[in-house]
Amino acid sequence: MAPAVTSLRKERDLKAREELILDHARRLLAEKGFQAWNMEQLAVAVEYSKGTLYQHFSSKEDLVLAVASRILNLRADLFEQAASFKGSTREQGRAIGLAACVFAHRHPDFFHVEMMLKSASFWEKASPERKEAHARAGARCWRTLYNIIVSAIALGDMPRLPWSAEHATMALISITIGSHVVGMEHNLRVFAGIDNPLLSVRLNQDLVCDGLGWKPLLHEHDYAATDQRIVSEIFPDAAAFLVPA
Amino acid sequence: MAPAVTSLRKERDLKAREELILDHARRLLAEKGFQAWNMEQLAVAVEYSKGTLYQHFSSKEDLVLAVASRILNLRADLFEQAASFKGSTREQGRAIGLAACVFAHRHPDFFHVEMMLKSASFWEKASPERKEAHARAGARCWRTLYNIIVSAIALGDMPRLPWSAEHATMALISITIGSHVVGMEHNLRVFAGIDNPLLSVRLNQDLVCDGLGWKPLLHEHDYAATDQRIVSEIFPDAAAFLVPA
DNA sequence: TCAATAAATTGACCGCCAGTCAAAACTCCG
DNA sequence: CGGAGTTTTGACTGGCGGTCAATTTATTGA
Repeated sequence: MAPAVTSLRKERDLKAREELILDHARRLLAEKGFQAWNMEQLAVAVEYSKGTLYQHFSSKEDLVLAVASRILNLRADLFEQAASFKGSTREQGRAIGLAACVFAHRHPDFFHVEMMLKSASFWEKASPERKEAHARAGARCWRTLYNIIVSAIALGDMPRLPWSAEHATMALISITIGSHVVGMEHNLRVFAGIDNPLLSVRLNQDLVCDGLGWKPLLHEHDYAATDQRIVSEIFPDAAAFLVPA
Repeated sequence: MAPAVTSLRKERDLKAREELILDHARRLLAEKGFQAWNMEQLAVAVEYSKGTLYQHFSSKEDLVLAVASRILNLRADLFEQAASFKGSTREQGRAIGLAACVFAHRHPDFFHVEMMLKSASFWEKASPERKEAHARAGARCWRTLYNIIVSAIALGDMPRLPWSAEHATMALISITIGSHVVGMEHNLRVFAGIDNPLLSVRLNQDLVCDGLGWKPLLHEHDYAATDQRIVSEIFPDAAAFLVPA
């Protein structure tokens, strides 16, 4: 039986190695997608053997899911920063919408991974712990938005009916995800003459917010000014691609 | 050189065999997804050898893409039927929204395939002809909606600004796809207390249509009655799950 | 300091599968 | 019937995810 002090150090080392693996896996995912690399290559990259990788992750899918959860938590971080914006509830919602776009811009590769998670036999090959971790990371994102919408209803900024706060949350999530998916489609981009897909994501968010009757409506407030404030206060590095000149 | 009459029969036979393969592949996809079957099994099912399969399709991905395009054309058929509905432009748009749900109900398995197409390295393994066929099938769908929206603007049912007809089309496609994606997520369904995901797809479509100012707005018309008509005239077999009792 | 024991690491190996191709089977004409 | 041309076949290959017996490294106790 090892002394407690030693086993603590080991645990730390193990954790560090896991981070190292995740870092390299993320890089490979970003550079090559899912298929175009294998566990042997990853093992060489991190300078451990394949067997050691499998002490951390039960399968390639499990590993990729862990990477996805990690990035998803970064998104949740952005959302929570955005929610701290001082302003009307709709402005706070707008800040989150903007955060979604900042995230998409910072992690352009992540979207493909997320689509994979929605399709393949990923989930049956992943370990229960990582599935739960991913669910928690996802929940962090939509909880943040949900809380703002609950406030909006409480303050009378959004009518309670005919949609519940939960439904309103899902509608905004849906339009954001849907716009991202559609924005990936080359033919549709050409058809609609879209140069910057993220701008159309935000237009669609406006559409749904107005549809929900979230006050002040688009034409009742100078949201360009709000955008300036959000960007300068929360995402100072993201000005160029989000706020048209 | 074979006589023309003979080669015609051969061509017909070849086409028939391709249909046979596609039918079985569709069944396997629906039953098992993408990973859980292999080309050998498919070969046994259609009673031809693996090599023969590869005379029709350049890869497993190519085959699956062909299946996807086939089903996508069925969706386009539904859309075109829906567009023939006699009524206001918004009612026609609603018919298409309903068609999207009828399709989702008839082909519940297809959504996973479609998600795969958006993610993986499918496209680089598929043949150019099939890629183009798929693009055409997709275009059939959104062209149908687009035409209605153009009419709506021309007739004054929808304001021309601040969104173009192309943008309005994309917004409706986005909310529909996004709602489907979100509806697949178990945690979110529980969170929002959703029992029938297709109903929330349609609610979200209403939201966007209202957001677009597509008249008559939701509260200005008895759309429950419209739904009854659409269902009875165009989708008589789809009453139960689409129109709440 | 040095075994003896326990734990961690490794990479050869396995099974599976997409995709290939030389040989076999079949078709079609003279 | 013969043989040239065409189609079909399934054994085979290469590559990869995943395993586990053997080896290396770390720890303990004397």
